[in-house]
Amino acid sequence: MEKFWEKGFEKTGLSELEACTGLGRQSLYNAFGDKRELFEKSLERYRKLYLDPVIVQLGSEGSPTANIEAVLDMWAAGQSKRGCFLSNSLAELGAREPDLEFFMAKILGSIERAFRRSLEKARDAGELPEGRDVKGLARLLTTLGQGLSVVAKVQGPAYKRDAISAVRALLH
Amino acid sequence: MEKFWEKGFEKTGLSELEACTGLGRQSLYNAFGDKRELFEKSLERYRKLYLDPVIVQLGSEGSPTANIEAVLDMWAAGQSKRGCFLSNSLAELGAREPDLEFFMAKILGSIERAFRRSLEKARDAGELPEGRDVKGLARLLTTLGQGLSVVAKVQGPAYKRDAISAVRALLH
DNA sequence: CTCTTTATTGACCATTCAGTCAACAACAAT
DNA sequence: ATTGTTGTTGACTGAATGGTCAATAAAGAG
Repeated sequence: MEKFWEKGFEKTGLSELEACTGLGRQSLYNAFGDKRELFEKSLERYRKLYLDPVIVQLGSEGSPTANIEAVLDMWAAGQSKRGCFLSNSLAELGAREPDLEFFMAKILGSIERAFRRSLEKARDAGELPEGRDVKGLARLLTTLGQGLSVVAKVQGPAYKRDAISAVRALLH
Repeated sequence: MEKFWEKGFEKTGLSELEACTGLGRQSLYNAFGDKRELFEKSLERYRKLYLDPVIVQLGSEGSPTANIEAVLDMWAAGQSKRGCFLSNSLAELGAREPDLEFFMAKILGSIERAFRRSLEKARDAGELPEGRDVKGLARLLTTLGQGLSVVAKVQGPAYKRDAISAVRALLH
C-alpha cells in the first residue's frame, strides 16, 4: 500500500512491490492476482485504515457538529506531501479503469453519506444555522477533503488550516 | 498538452507525443528539450488557456462578488472526466519533481491571490458579510477548485453544483 | 551553383515493464 | 519412505519505455 500511495499505480514497479512485501514475483500473483487487483486491495486497505476512522468519528455519540469539527481538525493536522491515497488514485486513474472507478466512487459516496448523516443530526438538533442545505454541505466537505489533499502537495499546513477555518463558518 | 492532460505524465509515451504533434522524435527534443520540459510547457499552455481566464474574470470590472460567482459557475459547468490539468499533475507528481512543484505552486498561488483581491474588494465594498476571513476564504475557494476536479472524475455535474451552491452561502 | 547551417527522419540503444514458466523446496498424508 | 500438493524461486519473454545518433533533406547565404 505504502508504495502505491506515494508513487501511484503506474510508477510503482513489480520489482518494488517484491522488495517491500518480501514476496517473490509468483507469490504476489498467487496471493493477489495481477497488479491492478493488488492496487485495488491496497486501496481497500487504505480505506480501512484511514477513511473508516473518519466515518466512525462522524457517527460517534455526542454533538454531530463537534464530530464534523473533529474530522476537520484531523484533516488540518494530517500529513501532507503524500496526499490522500484515494484522491491520488482518482486523479491518476480517473475514469480510465472502470472497476476501480466504481470502487473509488463507492468510497467517496460513503464519506459523503457519513457527513450527510451528521449534518442531518445537527440540523435536527438545531446545531446548524437555518437554511443550510445538508446535501450540498456534505458534498462540499467531501470535495474539500479531496482538494486539501491536492493542494497540500505544494502548500504548508497553514494553508490547510486557513481553508478549513473558513469552511467552519458554515457550521456555526 | 491534450495527451498529458488526459493521460498524465507517466502514461503518455513519446510515440504518442510524436503522433499528436506530427513532429518526429528528434524535432521534439530540439524544440522542447526532454519529456519533463515538454510537460512543463504543456502545463504553461494550460495555464494560459484555462487558468488565466479565471484570473481575468476575477479582476474584471463590476461587483467582485459577482465575479467570484461567475467563476463558480464556470467550475460548475466545466467538463468533468478529464479534471483540471493542474490538479491532475499535482496529484501525480506532487513533491517528486522539485522544479515542477515550484511551478505548480506558483500557479496555485496566483489563483489564490486573484480570489483574495476580489474578496478584499468585496469586503471593502460591503458586499461580504461581517467577520469573514478573506485569506481563509481565498484558500478555501482555491482548494475547492482542486477538489472539484478530483471528485468530478467519478461524480456527475449535479455533485459539483451542490458543493458549489453550498459554498456560496459564505459570500452572501 | 555551392557551401553551411538547420531540421527531419527512422533506425537504434539500454533499460524497464508486467507477466509467465518450469524447476525446485516445504509440507502433509498415507 | 513415497506420494501429492502447495508455495517459492529466479530466469526468461515480448513489448514498450525515454533518449540518442548518424544519415538525409531543406533552406539560407555568398
